[in-house]
Amino acid sequence: MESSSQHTVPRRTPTLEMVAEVAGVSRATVSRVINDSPKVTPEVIAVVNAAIAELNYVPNRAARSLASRKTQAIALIVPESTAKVFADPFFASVVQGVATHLSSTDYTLNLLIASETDPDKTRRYLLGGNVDGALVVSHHSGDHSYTQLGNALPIVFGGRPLQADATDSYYVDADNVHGARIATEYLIGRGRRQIAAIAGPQDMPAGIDRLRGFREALASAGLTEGPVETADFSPAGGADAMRRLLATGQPLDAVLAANDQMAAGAYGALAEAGLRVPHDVALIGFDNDNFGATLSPPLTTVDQSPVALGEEMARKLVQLIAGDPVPRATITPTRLVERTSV
Amino acid sequence: MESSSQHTVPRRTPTLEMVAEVAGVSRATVSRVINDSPKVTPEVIAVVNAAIAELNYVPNRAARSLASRKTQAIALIVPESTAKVFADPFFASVVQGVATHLSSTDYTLNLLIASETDPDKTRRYLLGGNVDGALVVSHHSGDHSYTQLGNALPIVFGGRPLQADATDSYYVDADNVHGARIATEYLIGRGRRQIAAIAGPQDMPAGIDRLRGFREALASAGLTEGPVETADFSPAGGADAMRRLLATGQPLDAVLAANDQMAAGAYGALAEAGLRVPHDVALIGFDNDNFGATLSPPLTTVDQSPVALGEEMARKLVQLIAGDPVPRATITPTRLVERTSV
DNA sequence: ATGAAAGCGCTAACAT
DNA sequence: ATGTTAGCGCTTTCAT
Repeated sequence: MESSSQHTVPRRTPTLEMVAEVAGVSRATVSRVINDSPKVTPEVIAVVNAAIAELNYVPNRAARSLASRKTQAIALIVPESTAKVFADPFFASVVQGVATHLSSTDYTLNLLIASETDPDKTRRYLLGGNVDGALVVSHHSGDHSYTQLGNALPIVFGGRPLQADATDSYYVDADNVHGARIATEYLIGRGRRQIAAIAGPQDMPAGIDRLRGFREALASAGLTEGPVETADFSPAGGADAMRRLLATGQPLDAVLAANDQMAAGAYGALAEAGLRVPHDVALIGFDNDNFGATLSPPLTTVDQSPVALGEEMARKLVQLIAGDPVPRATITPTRLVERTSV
Repeated sequence: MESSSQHTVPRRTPTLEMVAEVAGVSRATVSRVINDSPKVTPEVIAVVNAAIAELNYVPNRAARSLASRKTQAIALIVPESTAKVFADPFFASVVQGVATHLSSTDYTLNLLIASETDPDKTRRYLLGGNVDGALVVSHHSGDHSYTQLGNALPIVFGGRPLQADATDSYYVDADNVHGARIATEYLIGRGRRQIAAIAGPQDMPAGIDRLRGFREALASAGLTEGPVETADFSPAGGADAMRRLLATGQPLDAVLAANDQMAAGAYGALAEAGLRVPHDVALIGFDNDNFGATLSPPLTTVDQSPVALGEEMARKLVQLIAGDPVPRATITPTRLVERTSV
């Protein structure tokens, strides 16, 4: 391209050295100003900043990383299988929370789809000094297979670990037990007494914890629990589970679904059976997915604020990198969203 | 499984120099092997690779960038306002597409939420040599305010530009005109003759193009178009528009909504009016959002495959960076998803 | 085909 | 408080 050499300056991006020259100070001083070193005179700071502004100088990240051995970058790892359900608002929101928090810091966010066929690629990326820390989110699954890397660099997980042997990892999780508990209590408060549940997979923390909250609420109220069927968090699975619930023949005036997708499936199964929501059966979901409001009747559900979860994860990681003391676990609140399915 | 060594060495991450030593060659040669230089003997390549494997060597990105003046990173910019609707599956899918394609390359993805209060931050980031190129996505809006930066570094936009003066930017867009056209033709094919539309904002390319497709189909069929109301792509807006459509008093047996969210709103308004879908009024949406299948009846809609759009954007940018000739515009296909609302 | 050596732009001791 | 001086780990002419 470039037919060069006519005239004109190569117009290279300005370097720290050029700033030093314009400001009439040494490069070290410029560096100090850039990094907010406490020991620089206000006057000098002003002069340097003026030079920076004049030249429109922006520090070169690569050079900085190389010299300081810090990247100012963090990785957000999304396992491939969950990426397929990236359309899942949960994920998108977590990512949003992470990105939002990070934009208030000097960290850069590197989004990584972890290939499951070549897990080493991710591993090498993380160990290759590309980032100062990592965030791992895997929907509902509690997969902490990156735990071992926690010794090599700071890692914060989204969702509590499933295995007990992974308890030394840092994580942020929504208060699933509490959410299921208040949802169930709400049902009870509205006079429902024969409460069934469509539980999530019992090998995932979210599935386990939500069922637990359900049971705790019932126990506290002295109620015997209705039938429980587990499904896979999908609409189709929820519909099936609902049919099985009905097929048990046990009376039932309310159902707690472990997520909104399954609740959506339950609507269909209930309609098939000629049952009306909430008149015959009250229904309550979990996650506060966007579409819940478009169902009819609009779905009452539990909000777990994934954006907050993402922000919390990012905040925690930044602290960890800074070497600040940080608790292993952080639990974000869940709250009931009242609509009209109950 | 390497337990901590009895003797020596702080176990630093291996450098290229160490690889050179182990392989018994110069650093330059190792570098050549790493970068697939054509002029290295197969034997030497083998020896070097063995050393790399033995040491578990991973090149340092910062050093590489600094020396080569390439970052191997690309930025994905999401304007803040749209980030608020990040839960919008459209976005999440585009991001997924981008990330997926990039994971098959050596590029790293830097996700950036562009603060609208401080647009300079993003600008400086892009100009600061942090990335080799950028992707800009702004839902439905056609905002190409970063166009000017296109001269400083390669940029690919999601969605066609709204202003004619931005025609020199590179972009990928879904074939909205075609999508609306086939949806309308489908309605016609099913015997509908009084077809109305809930159009999107007429200051957004997606809104404009979809209405255009609708009109083209009607004109081709020699049908006069039913009433058209525009709304803001939201469910509430869609519901309102539907009410206005009904209030016109004009007969109408089908409605094309410019997106699924508005279609969802229309369901409610139709139900209020005692009209049944699809018996009285056929309804068709656009976007193929996840929740469409959970509506009852399930919504027939147009799929625009945002994942493909994201992949296409990434592919295009990578080519642009490589200096390959690339067409300004790339249009991704749209297709009808038949369900039962028609 | 391979090696030697000079940086890339910055930070971090160490001086002063 | 500011300047000097080495590198950080890699790529890239230029020799050979």
